Amino acid sequence: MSPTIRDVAKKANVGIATVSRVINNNTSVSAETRNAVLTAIEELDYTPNPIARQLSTGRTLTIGVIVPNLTSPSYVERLRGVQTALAESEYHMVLYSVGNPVDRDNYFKELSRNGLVDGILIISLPPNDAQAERFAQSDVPTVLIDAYHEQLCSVLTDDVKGGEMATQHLIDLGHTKIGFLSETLETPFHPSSYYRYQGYRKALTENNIPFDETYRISGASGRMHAREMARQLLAMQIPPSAIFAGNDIQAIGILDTARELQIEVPSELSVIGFDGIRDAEYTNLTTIDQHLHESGEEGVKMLLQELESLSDSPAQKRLALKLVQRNTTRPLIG
Amino acid sequence: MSPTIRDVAKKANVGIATVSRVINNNTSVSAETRNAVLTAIEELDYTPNPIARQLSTGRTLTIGVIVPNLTSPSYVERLRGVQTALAESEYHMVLYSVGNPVDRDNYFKELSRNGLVDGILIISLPPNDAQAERFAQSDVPTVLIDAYHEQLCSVLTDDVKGGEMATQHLIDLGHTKIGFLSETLETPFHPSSYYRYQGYRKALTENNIPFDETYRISGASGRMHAREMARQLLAMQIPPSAIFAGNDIQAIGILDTARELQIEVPSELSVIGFDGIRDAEYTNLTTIDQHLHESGEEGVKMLLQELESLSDSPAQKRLALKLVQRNTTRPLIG
DNA sequence: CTGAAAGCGCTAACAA
DNA sequence: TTGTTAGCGCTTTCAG
Repeated sequence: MSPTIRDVAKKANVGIATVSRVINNNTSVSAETRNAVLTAIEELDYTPNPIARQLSTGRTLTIGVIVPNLTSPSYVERLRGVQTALAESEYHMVLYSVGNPVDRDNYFKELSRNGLVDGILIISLPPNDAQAERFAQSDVPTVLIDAYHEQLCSVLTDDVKGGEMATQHLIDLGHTKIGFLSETLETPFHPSSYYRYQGYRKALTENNIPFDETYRISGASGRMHAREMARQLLAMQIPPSAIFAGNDIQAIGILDTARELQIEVPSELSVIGFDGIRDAEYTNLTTIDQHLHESGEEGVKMLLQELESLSDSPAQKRLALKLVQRNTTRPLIG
Repeated sequence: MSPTIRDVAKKANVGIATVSRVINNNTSVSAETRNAVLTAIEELDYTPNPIARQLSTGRTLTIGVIVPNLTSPSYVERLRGVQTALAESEYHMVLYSVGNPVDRDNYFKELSRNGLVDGILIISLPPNDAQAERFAQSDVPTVLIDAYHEQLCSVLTDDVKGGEMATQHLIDLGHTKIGFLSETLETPFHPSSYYRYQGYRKALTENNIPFDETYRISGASGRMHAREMARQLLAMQIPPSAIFAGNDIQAIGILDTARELQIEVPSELSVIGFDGIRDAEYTNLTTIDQHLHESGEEGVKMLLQELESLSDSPAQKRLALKLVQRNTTRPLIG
């Protein structure tokens, strides 16, 4: 068994309160007794039991991070940002990985309840009204990253605007036959693809380019499915000269297909993605960078702030979007 | 403030012990009182405080996972495996992400000490003798994944054998000018590249192929650095006809360079990687699959076992290796 | 500056 | 079957 505060107190011939004071750097201890305590601690190789401390103080120094199974690079990148920011704090992170809606709802409920964690960070999982209400009422500060609810603090991206930027970029290059390839829009677990699609439509409209329904394709997520969808798009009688993909992984899937079909990018086909994951850099993919890493860091910052003093109205932070032009888009020739 | 067990007891007109019994499904409670307690719990919306429970039982139902910053896909994949297995248990996971040796040593020390976690999982971070000794002595069961120490439980890969398999595969295809590209071997944070290199050497020797020092290149990790190293290798007077990369990311870097130099893979150059990350599949890369996901799952299984009953001698599990032949290797022609 | 003592909310003997 | 009580190891009043 590990030594307790009582063992230290006995050894140093002081009361346990004094030991506690020394541990917590409470100033009201004479240099003499402090030293006695410190040597006792040293000799016993004592460390305070964090659980006991937690029960006593009511703080766990832990924040819970609820995140979709690490299936997408963007979650991982956000998580890295969370880690980065958390590393500089005194908090630890418990990872709650959700694989399905049931998990999600359970975690949402559990964590907001009892004092397992001091704060909650939710990544890319929008809560419904009832859940948001619950979080708002709870004693546990909660911050959403890449999700929005008016009742809660959040760090977000303007997906509509991003979609618009991407599409506008293609239009600026002279493209008018612009495809849109994304995850299913109909029943969105997370609505970002839908918003990006709205941005796409908006840009077309603003530039008086008629929307062609056949240029839009949606389906299951992932690089493989994107390849397949790209094949369909590119097999059309009059295929698009540029494609905006709902995310970078799908954009890379399009590049795969283009190579397979010997369609040269960017001379014959322009492709733009969305997210700004690392693979986009490696692939030389033009994309809309939504600063994933930063979103994690900002989420933590916001949460730490809430932890210090609960704000009365939920803070909201919009991250900037940046068009990163690389080598998969270029002016339409002819 | 949340209701406590005492509030429930009062409301149900029973003692707190009875409430505790109901909570913990202890059978010795009459159906009648049980119901009374349950309705009281319902009405108060009570949940037991986990921290108090932890202090009382000595169990935290938490396992600590120490892992290098999620810089490499292989760590992430292992982590996914850990999550998968942990999801079926009653344990949660605290993620300790180490960015440098100091972090690592701190976490090693902290976690093995006090009862913050019930068990420890260490991914790809070999402890030194003193640290291993510490873990072995500690009350906290510890399992290494992708790392070995005789004193500790571990789930491992035979990197030497894997290196041999990869090289032998190339030899079987008729290659004799076989390059080896990897991370720095000299001061390995983790020795896997070195072991794989040993396997490479072994295969050459066994097949009476003289080792050519100029065909070996090592440097910083990452796809970009691999590209650069590949350029050097391929710019030689007599370049290798096949390259074995220390890991899949580096192999993909080689493919990047090959494309850049218009060297066709696999007709002009064969490339084999190591790990079996998802990108290998997407890239159609031939590789040695070391079952990363499974390593995480097995690590958890082993740890859960230890949690039930500490084994007297450290369990060790070697994962199988599998050559996955895809489209980046083929017989040497001419 | 220091110690005694009362909790934090729960579990688990021990009695009844 | 149930209630009382003594901890778990710490922090924090409250006296002194």
